[in-house]
Amino acid sequence: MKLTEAEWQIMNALWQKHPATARDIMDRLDRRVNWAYTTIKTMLTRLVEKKAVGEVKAGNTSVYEPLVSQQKARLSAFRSLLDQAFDGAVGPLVHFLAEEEQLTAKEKAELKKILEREAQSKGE
Amino acid sequence: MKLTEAEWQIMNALWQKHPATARDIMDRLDRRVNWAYTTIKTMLTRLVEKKAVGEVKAGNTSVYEPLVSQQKARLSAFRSLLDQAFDGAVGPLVHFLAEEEQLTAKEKAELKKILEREAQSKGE
DNA sequence: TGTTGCCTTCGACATATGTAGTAGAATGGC
DNA sequence: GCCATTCTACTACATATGTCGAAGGCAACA
Repeated sequence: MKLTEAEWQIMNALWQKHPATARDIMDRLDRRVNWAYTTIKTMLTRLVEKKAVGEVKAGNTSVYEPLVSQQKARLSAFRSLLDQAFDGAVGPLVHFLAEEEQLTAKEKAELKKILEREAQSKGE
Repeated sequence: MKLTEAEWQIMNALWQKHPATARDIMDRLDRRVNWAYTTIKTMLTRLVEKKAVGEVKAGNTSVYEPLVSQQKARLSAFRSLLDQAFDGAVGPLVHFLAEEEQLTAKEKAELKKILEREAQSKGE
């Protein structure tokens, strides 16, 4: 379930709240995105073909629903990144994260906090 | 500096050892990749156009050199993933990692350790 | 019932991406 | 010098992606 950049935009809006019409999605799209209504319809059609989104008619209007969970899509994208850019392993990614100056101190702190909380709640 | 999937393959081989000729790269490409020599040349030409790779002639043969570091390319890919699939923040990604159990307890521990070391050495 | 306004379906088109074949130049033997 | 090998530079082409515009259907309203 590989999504393209444009498709992610649509899916993000759809996951936010659904079912949704093309118009709903248009309104909820990221500010930076400014597509014509038909562009959104085209993306939706392609997503339906891909089985990433379900479509049902309500009167003359299509109502859409994600068929792929955000979690699943994220996993797939994450795996791709790992395979492509980090030798397919989490290790290199972890190193990268830790060493990368681009991660702000705040992000690092957040990372640590979450890891600690996780460790506790799962008794690891 | 956005690389396509095929370009990542080439860059990965080039980062491994460089400078390198197209032939060198061909030999070092991932087993799964099985491109014709000219396909590799095409990718290299495009990477040179993009300024991701430098090209110098040695006799009648081109020798290539990465102009973009692996670190930089990784950062760019990582940021793209974050923006596209994780609301642009590290938090959601970490949550995802923790919940998807993509990180083993060992990896989590390693990540924490690294973050702590970083924090100390930099007085953050 | 003609006018609006929103929806839908189709078709279109430029650019990006993946993958390679061909033809001609340069090189290293023999 | 001539041949086989190896490069390079071009060209090509299918499919994927990003972005619509046009034309026609239906519903509400003046």
